[in-house]
Amino acid sequence: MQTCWLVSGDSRHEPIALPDGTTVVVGRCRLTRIKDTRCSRQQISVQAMYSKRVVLIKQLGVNPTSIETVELGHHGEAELRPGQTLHVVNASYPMHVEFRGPASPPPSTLASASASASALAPAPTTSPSGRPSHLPKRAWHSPSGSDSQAGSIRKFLKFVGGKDRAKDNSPSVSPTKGNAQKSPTGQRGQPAHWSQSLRDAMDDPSVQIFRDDQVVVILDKFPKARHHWLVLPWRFVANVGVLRADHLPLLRHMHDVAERLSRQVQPLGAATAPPTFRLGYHAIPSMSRIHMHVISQDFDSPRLKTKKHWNSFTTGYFIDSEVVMRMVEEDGRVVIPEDTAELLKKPLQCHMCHREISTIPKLKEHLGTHKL
DNA sequence: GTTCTAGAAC
DNA sequence: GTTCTAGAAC
Repeated sequence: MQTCWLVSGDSRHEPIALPDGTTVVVGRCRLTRIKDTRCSRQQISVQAMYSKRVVLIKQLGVNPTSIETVELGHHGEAELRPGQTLHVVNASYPMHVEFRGPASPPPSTLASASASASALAPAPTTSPSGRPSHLPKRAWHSPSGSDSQAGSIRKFLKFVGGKDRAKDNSPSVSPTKGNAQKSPTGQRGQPAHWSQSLRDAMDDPSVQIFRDDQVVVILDKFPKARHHWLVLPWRFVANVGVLRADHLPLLRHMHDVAERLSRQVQPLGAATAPPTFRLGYHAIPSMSRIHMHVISQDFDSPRLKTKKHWNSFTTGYFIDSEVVMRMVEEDGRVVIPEDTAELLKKPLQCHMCHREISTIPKLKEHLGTHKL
């Protein structure tokens, strides 16, 4: 399948998906992570034309957008080609366009489902492979001016049986509309508590990387590693504590989907190994309804800030999916030890070499030495 | 879950 | 003085 991506020249943001013929509006928004007020929230519109392998850029904002050194002018348009540098505003925020892969139909329903994830997972700029590796955005809600982006990502999703289930979500809702109606208030018109927000996120197509009739996989809103996703079943299951034997088929399916998706992630560069992942559950989760974390073990993320974050993924607080399944299989349930909450307060320890490290910044520096 | 910030640690 | 953490508030 051919894909097109708007890639940051300074690694400011993750690649932005540009579906064929679809206008995507970006500027000072979460997609680009540009906070500079000289940049309009809707600075440029971007439209990829796959047949010509060019991207049409239109300057919507007042301050200058340029391709190479040529300014487009207010409401001016120009074509951006692979190899050229686009500066979003005032000769800053370089981006370029990457077309990847020839069009190829998915070989099976399973592969089709996986293809949807890979379509949303482009390689970073450093990858010469041109194959998927990074994910496009982390917002739970469409940023300003990016409705077309949400729609375009929906188009990228091909679902089992070839049906666009993003528009016809049999287990729950019509995604975009559903969000508008539910957020930010709950059923009784009261503000929804933060711990309930996963339910809304499940229906947000802009963060979905996979869905089928049993589960949906979404980008974690505050990723603690380069790749951090949540696998959520449509069927309501409160937490690991309520799991019983009849949940086993679902748990296995969640595990299988997570494994399949994580295997598709490509290495950062040609010389590096593909990322390793852990699949598992927080013993005492903050967020309502069961969710499996799928997290790459680089822990390279500005969102990883506290001892609690670290220990929740590197101590017994994080229970591997396989362990959960085995406990349910053998003991009929998952038993959480009484002192589990205390694990979050443990001294910081490198998950690779087990060295104790005094502060989070030093830990992050140390992680760099492991070349994860 | 995050953000904010007082005060501890350096 | 600055950095960093932990707990309150949301």
